[in-house]
Amino acid sequence: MDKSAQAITGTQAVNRANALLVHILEAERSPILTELAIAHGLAKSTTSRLLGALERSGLVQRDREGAFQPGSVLTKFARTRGGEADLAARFRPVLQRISNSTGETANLAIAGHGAVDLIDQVDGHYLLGAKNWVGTNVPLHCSALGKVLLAFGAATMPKGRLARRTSATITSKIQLEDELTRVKSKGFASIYDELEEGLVAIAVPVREIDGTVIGAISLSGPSTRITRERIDKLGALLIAEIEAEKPIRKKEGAA
Amino acid sequence: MDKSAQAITGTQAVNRANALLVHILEAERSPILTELAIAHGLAKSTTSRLLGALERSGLVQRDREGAFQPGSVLTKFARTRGGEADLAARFRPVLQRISNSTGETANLAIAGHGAVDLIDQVDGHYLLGAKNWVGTNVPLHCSALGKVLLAFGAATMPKGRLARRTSATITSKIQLEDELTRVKSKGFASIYDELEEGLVAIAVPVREIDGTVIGAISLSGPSTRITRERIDKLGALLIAEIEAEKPIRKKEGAA
DNA sequence: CCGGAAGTTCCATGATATGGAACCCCTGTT
DNA sequence: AACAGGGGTTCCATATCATGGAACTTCCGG
Repeated sequence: MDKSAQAITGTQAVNRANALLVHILEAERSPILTELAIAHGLAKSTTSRLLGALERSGLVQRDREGAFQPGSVLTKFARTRGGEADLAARFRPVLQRISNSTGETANLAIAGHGAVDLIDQVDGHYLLGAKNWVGTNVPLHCSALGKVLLAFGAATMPKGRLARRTSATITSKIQLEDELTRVKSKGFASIYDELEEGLVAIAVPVREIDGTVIGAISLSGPSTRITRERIDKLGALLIAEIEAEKPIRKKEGAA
Repeated sequence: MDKSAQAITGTQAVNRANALLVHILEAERSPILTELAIAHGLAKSTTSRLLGALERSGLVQRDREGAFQPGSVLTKFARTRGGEADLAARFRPVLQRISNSTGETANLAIAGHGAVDLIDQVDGHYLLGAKNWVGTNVPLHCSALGKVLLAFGAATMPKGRLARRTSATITSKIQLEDELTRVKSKGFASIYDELEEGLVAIAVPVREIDGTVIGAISLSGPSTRITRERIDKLGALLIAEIEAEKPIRKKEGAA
């Protein structure tokens, strides 16, 4: 098969092996050899050899039926460095800085099962507002974190009705979509009384190097301190803090 | 003929690329190209090409200094399928079956930071004993789960003294080593009054396909119900239940 | 402005991956 | 029991593809 794109040469075998590996990593069901061979247009013999190599390095393994799944090297990596704990560790300093410079509570969250999953928190120095949310589940549609996760595609629109938590809660999906569009264009989300009377929160996305949004960081406090006029400035502050943390940038190469 | 060590031909490039990938996954610090080239005895040009291929498939990426780290495909895998949540989902049915057939509480745990990390629980149908342990940290040396994790190398021997929780707690490391040897030979661990007076627990290892122990599953209840004579039988039951949890494959219509 | 270290691209060369065919399982069918 | 058939591995001649030295580019630090 000839590729119209400038087929980078000198790595055919590696490219194929990588494609197989990615396939196995992303597949719902563990694929078997023949399946992979057909999907990638490879000879069975070639596929067998490549998979054998991947298996020898521990990148893939076979279940007892011979189907391929991620190997021990990868599952170990996932358990020890890829997971939530790692994310929390990486963004602890950001939460800390946000909390320090504003005095309010900062949270880190990821998309949970139809809800926001709080995984870390740094309390502010005020007494009011110091509830610990970690471990609790917050609705997607009426939290700043949830709006960010929804707006940037890290969470999917909840099924069913949107629960009314206060008179300010957005309960119409149309309106919510509008709100998400605003969130996307501004780069941050906020809630004002929408989750609880008197509670204000502002959240910004946490991105992977490739730009994928994988979580969100929020700042929250009482509306007596966080007035509507401050929201934009605080949103900008959050964005700046996250930018500052990003130690990594994708190399700009040819498309 | 025996070609055990290497000598498997036809995959040189793939082997090298895999080795680089594994290196990057397991390295503490993100290695740079030259480092990798030297470590693997490869020409810079070759290394550059191989890493380029890995990068193109999203298996590795570079930070702003050009050092290599796991790519988005892998971090995404780690977040969505490699972590605790996945483990809990996979073994939920086992806990359920154990709980159903015995009426007692079943738990799933992994090795935490110097302690046992409870990540899932299914309560039994008795009223006595239904405390929810999820999220709490239990000592390694005086829990059945901890003994399993220690015995099978999923956790490392705690530093410092072994806290005495009851008069039955093993507080000598020598005695604990003996106990771990027994655990390994029997295939399961148990505690009787060692963590709390009247509390009995039995635990078995949860294994990766390659045999690595990554967690443990336990059954626990009061000594009034779980008598010493029943322990061996319950241990065997737990082992059988885990064994039964083999991978299942279903076919689906192609395309 | 220079020296040096890190990284990428180029290219002739032959070592190395390729895929068809043969072969070896299993499992279900007659 | 013999057979058909699907899945997987091994073998091997072939030429494609990976290889590494050298040349070239940045990017620092002095």
